[in-house]
Amino acid sequence: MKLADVALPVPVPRAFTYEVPSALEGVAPGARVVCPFGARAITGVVLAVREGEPPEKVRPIAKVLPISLPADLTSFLVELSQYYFAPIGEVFRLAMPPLDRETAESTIRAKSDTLGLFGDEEAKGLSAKKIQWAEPTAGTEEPSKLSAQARAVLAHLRAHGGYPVARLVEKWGNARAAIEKLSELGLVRVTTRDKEPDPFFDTTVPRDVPPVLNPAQEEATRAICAAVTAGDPRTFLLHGVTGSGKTEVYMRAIDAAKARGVGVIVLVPEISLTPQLVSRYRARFGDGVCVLHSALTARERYTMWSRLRAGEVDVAIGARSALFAPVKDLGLIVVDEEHDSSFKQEEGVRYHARDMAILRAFRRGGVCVLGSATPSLETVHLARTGKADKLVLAARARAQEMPAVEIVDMRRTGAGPTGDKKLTIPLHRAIEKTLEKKEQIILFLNRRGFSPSVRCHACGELVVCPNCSVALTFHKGRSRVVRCHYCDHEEPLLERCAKCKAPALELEGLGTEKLEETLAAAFPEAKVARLDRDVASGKAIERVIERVRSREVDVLVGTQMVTKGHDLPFVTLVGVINADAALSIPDFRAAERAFQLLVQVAGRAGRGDAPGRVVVQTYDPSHHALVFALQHDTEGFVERELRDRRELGYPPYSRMALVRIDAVDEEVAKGAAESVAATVRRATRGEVDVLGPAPAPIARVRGRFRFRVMLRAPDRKKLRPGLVAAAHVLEALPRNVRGVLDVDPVQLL
DNA sequence: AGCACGCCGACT
DNA sequence: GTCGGCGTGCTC
Repeated sequence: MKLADVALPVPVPRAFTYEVPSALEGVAPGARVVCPFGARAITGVVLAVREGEPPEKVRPIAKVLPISLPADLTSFLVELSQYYFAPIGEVFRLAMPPLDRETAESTIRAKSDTLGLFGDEEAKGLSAKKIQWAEPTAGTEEPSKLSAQARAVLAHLRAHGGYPVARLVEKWGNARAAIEKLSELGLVRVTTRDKEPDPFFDTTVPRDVPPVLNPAQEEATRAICAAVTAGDPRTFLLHGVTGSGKTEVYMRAIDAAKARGVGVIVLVPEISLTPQLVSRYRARFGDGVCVLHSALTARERYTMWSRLRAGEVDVAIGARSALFAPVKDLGLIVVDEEHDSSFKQEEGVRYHARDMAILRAFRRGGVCVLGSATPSLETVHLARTGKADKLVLAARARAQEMPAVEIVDMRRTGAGPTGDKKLTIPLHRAIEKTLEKKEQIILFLNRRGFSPSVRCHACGELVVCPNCSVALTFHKGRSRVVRCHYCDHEEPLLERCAKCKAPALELEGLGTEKLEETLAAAFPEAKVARLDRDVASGKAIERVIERVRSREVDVLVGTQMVTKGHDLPFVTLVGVINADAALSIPDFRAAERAFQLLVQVAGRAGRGDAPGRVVVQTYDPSHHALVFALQHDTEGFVERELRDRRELGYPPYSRMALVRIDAVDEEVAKGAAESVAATVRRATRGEVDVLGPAPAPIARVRGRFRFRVMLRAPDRKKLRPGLVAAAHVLEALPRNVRGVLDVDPVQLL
């Protein structure tokens, strides 16, 4: 009997075996097939076709769908699944176009009647210019018995002020039922609206004229293009400071790929996928690029997918998941800002898009270009061990000077005129001077909200989250609430301490909201704006940035978000309020991340004609991350940090994996973690370092206790038996315990 | 992940 | 008396 192994999008670790009916003889690996599965039918991908004895239970494939996955993509996904010990079907799901659900269902059984509220609008909605729009009403009385899903949908709608129904359905599956229920209760209203145009598709972008390359760009371009043209599967590290013209080098490499007739993937960090960035590529390549972004509808996504597959479009740009674009004859992958942590997926299949980009390109005989101003130590190590070729763009393309960086020692420096110790005299003066010159300022502070914690000064009790072991952050905003940054729990700020009843609750610490307020009071003539997750939901980010660019705003206060990408030529002062926050994180990569952050932030200052200035406030001015950042000495930092890593046996001089275990019951979680650790120890007999189990740094999140077990070995080969053993235990975990295996973890918390 | 089957509360 | 909640168990 002819059998096919099929990867199905279910979290079961192995593939399923189906019969290939004689009518479907032609199926080959990569084919997308509809398969009966229990009571339903789902779409999967054929991994292998073979002749063999039928297993005791086998059902026939129902249908073969028209467009298959490219062969190189199929084998790459199998390899990725093996590398990360991720269920094969979950991995294939990453690379599948949407719309398969509908296809599958309509194939097997006649489509059941859709809900009256929407009728067949759904089908039309995918391509028509009108969309179903759900928005919360003014109604607030929430019935206590609402399904978890309805509650989630409602919270989402309230957070966003409204949302396309189709998008909700993609997110929750039966959001439709929830919306109908909510609309019956009068909590949600559904209307028909015009679909908004794709912000990344602007047909009016004029074509640009490729600029003349400077010598460094010329040299880098020559090396990369030679490899692309020759089909030499090499990896390049393109090390160039902010403004040194890396994008131009990428575009020349894309030219070379196009000339050779091979496809290209460009991966960019999440936040840098902006209309500005995309329009640069459009100006050069016109409609020859397709932008894969999260705001696409299912139909649009499918269209792009099939056009890439057919080779009608040969360049795909997107955030990490664009790595799985079905580009035809892939010949080049560019990973811009390769050190960026958004390339690591932190849920589901925990892959690292940069590492896998190297693999996918290599297997396909293609070139991989990793670009950064502050390369990750992993990538630097690749270059040093001859696995990547290093190319350097030293100068800024437009020859500006690097900004002057000053460090303010907060132990020796008093509060400025505002009286807030977090706004020292030197920084305050620098702000004054910059405002006088009518130039702009960015202040970076990595804490949202008004005050990071609230404490009772009578009994010392901290206001903490009921679900998580963290302090609640006070948000002034409109609502004066304390909120948990881990589970979004929210409660009103009480007048009295919940424990001792004393009216002695005090706000502690400084968040972006408070900094904004303090600055506005101290510099009444200046316009202050804030950029963090609380103000910024997608479009709002762009609006704030646009106001800064148009110089409507003088001072921008914000979190991580302010550090990336945006070219703001009139910003000449950048202040880092508290550099220690990044340094004190209990993670071996803390120094690396702090250094990268400081260099990124400094890169925001002085990109126009005026020279930039950076003021960094810290209690630990001698920390090597600060000292090397001060001198713009990336080489020096890398040297020092690599030495530390080698001494301590951390990556890139070792390989690690993290097993995370959580459960509602603390003892249950701890017990499971202990059994993981014991099993791995037994299976590896000292070949693998097993650290833990230890409670996670934040011991409880969303009502679940969390434990970790760390595995470490000198190299991947030695680590592997540990991974096998750990994956084995995790598979057999009881239902009330959740466990995940994170190979090459980035986020250790 | 879905989806079915299977046991205990508030409604026509 | 049923409709329906979500607890386990399986899907080639």
